[in-house]
Amino acid sequence: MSVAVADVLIPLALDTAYSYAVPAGLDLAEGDVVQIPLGPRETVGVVWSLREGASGGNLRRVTAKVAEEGLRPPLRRLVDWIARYTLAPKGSALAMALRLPEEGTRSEVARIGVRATGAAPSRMTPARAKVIAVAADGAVRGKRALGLEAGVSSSVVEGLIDDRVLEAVALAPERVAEPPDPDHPHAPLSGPQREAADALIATLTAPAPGGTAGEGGVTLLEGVTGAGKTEVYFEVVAEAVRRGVQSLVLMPEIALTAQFLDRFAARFGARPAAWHSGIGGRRRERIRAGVAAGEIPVVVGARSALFLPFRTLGLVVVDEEHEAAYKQDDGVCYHARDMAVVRAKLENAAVVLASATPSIETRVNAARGRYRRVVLPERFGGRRLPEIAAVDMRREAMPRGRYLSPTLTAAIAETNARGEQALLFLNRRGYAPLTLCRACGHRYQCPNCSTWLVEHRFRRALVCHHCGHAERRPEACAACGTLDNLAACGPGVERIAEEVAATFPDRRVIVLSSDFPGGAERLRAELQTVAEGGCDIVVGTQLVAKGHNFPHLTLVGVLDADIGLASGDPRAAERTFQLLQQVTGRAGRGEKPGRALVQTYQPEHPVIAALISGDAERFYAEETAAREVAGLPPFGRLAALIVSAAEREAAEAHGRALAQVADPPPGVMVLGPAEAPLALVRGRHRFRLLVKAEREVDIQSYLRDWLARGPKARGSVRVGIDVDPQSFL
DNA sequence: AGCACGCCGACT
DNA sequence: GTCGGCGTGCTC
Repeated sequence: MSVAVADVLIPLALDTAYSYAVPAGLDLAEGDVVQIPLGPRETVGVVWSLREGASGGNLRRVTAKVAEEGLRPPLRRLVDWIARYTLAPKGSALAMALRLPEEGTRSEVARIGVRATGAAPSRMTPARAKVIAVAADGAVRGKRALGLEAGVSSSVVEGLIDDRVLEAVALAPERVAEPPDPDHPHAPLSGPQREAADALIATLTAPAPGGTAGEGGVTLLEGVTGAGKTEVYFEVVAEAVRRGVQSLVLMPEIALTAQFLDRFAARFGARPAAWHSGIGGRRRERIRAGVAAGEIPVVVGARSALFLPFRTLGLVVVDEEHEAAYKQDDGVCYHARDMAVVRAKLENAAVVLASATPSIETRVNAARGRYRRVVLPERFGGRRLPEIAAVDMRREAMPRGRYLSPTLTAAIAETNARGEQALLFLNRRGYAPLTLCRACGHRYQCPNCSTWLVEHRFRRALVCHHCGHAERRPEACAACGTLDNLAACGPGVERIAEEVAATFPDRRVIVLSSDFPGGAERLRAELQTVAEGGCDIVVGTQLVAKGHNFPHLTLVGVLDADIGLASGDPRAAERTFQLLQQVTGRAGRGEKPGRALVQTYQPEHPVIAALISGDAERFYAEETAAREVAGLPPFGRLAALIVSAAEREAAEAHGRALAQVADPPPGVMVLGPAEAPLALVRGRHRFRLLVKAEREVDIQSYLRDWLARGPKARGSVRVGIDVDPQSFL
């Protein structure tokens, strides 16, 4: 006697599928969503495999099949792949793709529509006449919509339904997205844009009608800020729509704004389905269902959109490919850009990675021929890139406690005199990054972290930017009690704003940073004000580096280009270069040409030199070479795994490939496929490690440090995700 | 995830 | 003495 057995993967932190007996008469297929008993409760899972088991045994039985479409094979393979690659339990990876119907997803409240029957009402009133006049065309309208259109309350409509003048009909569920029209009238592309779009279209794997199919793969679309990359990939999306395959456009959550959706609507005549953390409940389910049914041709979404159940995914665009926001580092750690590449490969879809400042790893992949590369070398509409010049701070006469050089001050004055805006960029929130007592030298430090407390003068507080700890700015020194003798050391944006106000008392100044008082709503209004030219000088942090377009902005002043260059992060140079290139690139995107002045104490530093000369190619080549010299791979490939012999056996039982390095911390092993992220096993505990640095030596010292503090002190730790997935495909 | 079991500190 | 904190293990 044999019996049908389903191995069901449950969306919990479980690494193996559980076996259930399939009751006779229940027709199951792999990928089906099923309800199953688990301990004392019922839950859902996905049939991962089906097999014949020996003699009934004592397996519990599958309760029922859930009336939802099953997971298609590519998505199941993605789940397996991600679990293996990130060392997350398979069930956790599945949870990302399954996102259970939220609580209270009342089985789709059927919307009711009404239509005129042609019958005459038993009584006529002015309100009824209005409704009947509107409904006379015989079209189906929503109850509410009909009342609204006729300018009467819905009770009139109800009355007419009772009177058989209107009949109720079931209405198709509300659309979450209007169908995009690939041929909606739009501004033509420039010559270089057209060429780039054609090159990308040639990679689409879905064949053109009567034409040939491309071979897919990954293409880097690189273009300076303002080159019009978005229009280019919109064109590729349009072609995918024409060919009847679905497209996914991934963006960092913050870039997924109404402004962007409007841009999409301007090109396609309809807003796309938008998927991000703010989309909840019913809408979420609709989008899932629409995507699964193939009715939604284009989704624009943040990270998690990667796990939507596309039916025929033909194109994935990853906008702002270099953005760190693509890294998920809680739960299952992954890099959405890399997982997009993996998913596309599994779905045989083409990938476009778009960026003005591509990450090193993507450049390396392009240079090695693993990715294709398409470049838009110039700004759209003949606009020039801003001229960038260094301000050598060693030669500027700087009064104490001042941060605007005479050169920059003069440039601001000229710019404003022409009626144009200036942006002063300093990537430091608050008033001063360090506060100390003049009498005793006491430095205010965070009680939780090892960081200095940052003075926020506006809030009259000392704040830790690491953990959020805040305390009132003291009147007397906490250590020696001296009154009113605190010194603010170094500048933050608030202090710069103060200096600007003193130097240019008649100018309108706006300070923009993520802790903007009044929250996101007011911040948006403020950005709008800047865009409309309602201020003369903007002082901002990294927040102003991207997003909103400021057409009146013609001068960007970088107050301290050296911030960030000295940090121990192996990506420091790359990050700083990208940030400065973005910020300076904000100048001159409107009618008038722009320029940027970069205050620095080390104008010969490769990052600064590359920024000034505009020679990004050289910088990246040097940076890649420098990493090789330092023993750092061009991207975060972990070269070795730490293993303790005592645990090796158990690890191998898990089927993990292991390698050993010298001098492992005692009692510790790290396991995972060679070169993949690491999971730390200590005793019976399993931890994941976040290792920012990408060198073996750093991982080891980090491990030791972490172990010294112990799991109690530290909670859980995770391994980085800067690993190249291509080597595992 | 939920739930049970067990071990330690701090209280009516 | 107990109550309950969470650390740990288990669910086919």
